[in-house]
Amino acid sequence: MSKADEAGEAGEVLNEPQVGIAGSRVDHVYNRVKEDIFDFRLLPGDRFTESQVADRLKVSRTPVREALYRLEREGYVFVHFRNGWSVRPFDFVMFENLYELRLVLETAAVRKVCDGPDLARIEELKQVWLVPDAEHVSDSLRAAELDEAFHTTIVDAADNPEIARVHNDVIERIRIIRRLDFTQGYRVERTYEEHAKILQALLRRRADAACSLLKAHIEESRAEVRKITIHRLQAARQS
Amino acid sequence: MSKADEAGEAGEVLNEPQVGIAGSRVDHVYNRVKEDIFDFRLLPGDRFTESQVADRLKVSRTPVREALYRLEREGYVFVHFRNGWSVRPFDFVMFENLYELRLVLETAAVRKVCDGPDLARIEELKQVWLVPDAEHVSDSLRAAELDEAFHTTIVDAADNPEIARVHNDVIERIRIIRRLDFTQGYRVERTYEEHAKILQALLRRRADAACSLLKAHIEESRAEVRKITIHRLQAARQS
DNA sequence: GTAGACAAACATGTATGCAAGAGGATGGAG
DNA sequence: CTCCATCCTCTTGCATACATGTTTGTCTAC
Repeated sequence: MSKADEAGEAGEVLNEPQVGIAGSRVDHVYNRVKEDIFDFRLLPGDRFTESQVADRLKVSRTPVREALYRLEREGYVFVHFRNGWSVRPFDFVMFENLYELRLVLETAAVRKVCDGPDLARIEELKQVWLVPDAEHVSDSLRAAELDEAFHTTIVDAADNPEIARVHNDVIERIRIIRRLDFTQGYRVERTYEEHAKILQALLRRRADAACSLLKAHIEESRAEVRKITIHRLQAARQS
Repeated sequence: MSKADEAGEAGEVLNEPQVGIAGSRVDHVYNRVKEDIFDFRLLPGDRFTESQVADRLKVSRTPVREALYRLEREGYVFVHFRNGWSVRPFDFVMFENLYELRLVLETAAVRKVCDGPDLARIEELKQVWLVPDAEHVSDSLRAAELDEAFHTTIVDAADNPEIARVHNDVIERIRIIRRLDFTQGYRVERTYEEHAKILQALLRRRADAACSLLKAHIEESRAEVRKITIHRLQAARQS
């Protein structure tokens, strides 16, 4: 997250704690490696060692190991017993399954929200999604954030932190391909339309309608993402 | 050769590897601490240090740290910055939420199985659950395992490893209170009846009926477990 | 040229040493 | 007695040293 501190002092011999305000070294390594995976600096299937990461990030192997085991638990890398690490290969079946899980969670949330008494947290979404086309966000990265926020807000409104946590993990894991969709900008306008329809169904407490729309929305997004991912991955392999 | 010779000749008892056949020390520590939590040798809210665990299990702090951070990610313990560790306090709201999440996942699995073409993996359940009362398992721990297997098998039959993994995590996290239910033996017979009914609905592909039965089954189990847990926890606190 | 033995390089797993910070104990001032 | 500053202990965070096992390249026998 903090790219500034890498350019700092270089040459202390012994321990250089100096951590100060920044987060722990483990967090730093975790974020950096994750970014490397998401930005395709580490390609699916690539092998690497703890020492390589430690040298590059100027820390010892100890925090590197903790960060890598965390990433392993989250499904981003594999550890090979006494034989290095590797980035988890792209597994489209896994992404299909994650999309299905996501749909299950969001559908459950929609039904719970429609049955529940409080639409207050849903009302806030109107300010973003029920507006004229002219006011749509043009920055595609910002649009991707808004898209995630839409789905996350619905799940949060269902008022179950455990479901929200799992949903967050799923969203995070498919972000590696979702971001490609939005950086291309293909589906930004469609997303606005579909979200608006879902929102209207939600506000009218039409659970069945909202679920059907949600399902179609996620299915289309998934199909689009898959196409783009294959294309992008080939490009990354060639360079 | 050089380093080994020097260390050996000096005769100090430095490292004592001796790991032999057993798994890694991290796994060992992980399992032991988790058992301590599940068996209430470590009570919710108890504080402890890495050194205490390391001394007791005769290992160094390094594998202890990795095991504890793993338990922390899984939600069993808290780490207090430079100030020790503690067992996560009992949070009944969290358990309610986990039961709800579990119901969402299992319901989705039931619907997918009913819609799908393959009931083969469900058929196997008949051998356990559609038998006369006389043949029911009397060992309560074994009964608890069978109960978990019933639910897990249904989710597995839905053929989505990501959903299965999350479901597994949820089952594991609520096992700490579920086991109390079965060791008391209160609900063993009821469980047989309810599972048999759910199974029959499943085999007839009556998704709605199966889901209602499943919901009632889980709700009853949850309510019973909650009562017993409070009671048991008070007993553990007094001793 | 090929197969097998063997050793060196290298990877992770584990133990240990050191530094910084959190929190309680202590002691003096009011 | 109470309050506050200070110190000291204890605990984690990180770096480093060492042990063990895997891979790989080479040398030799055939």
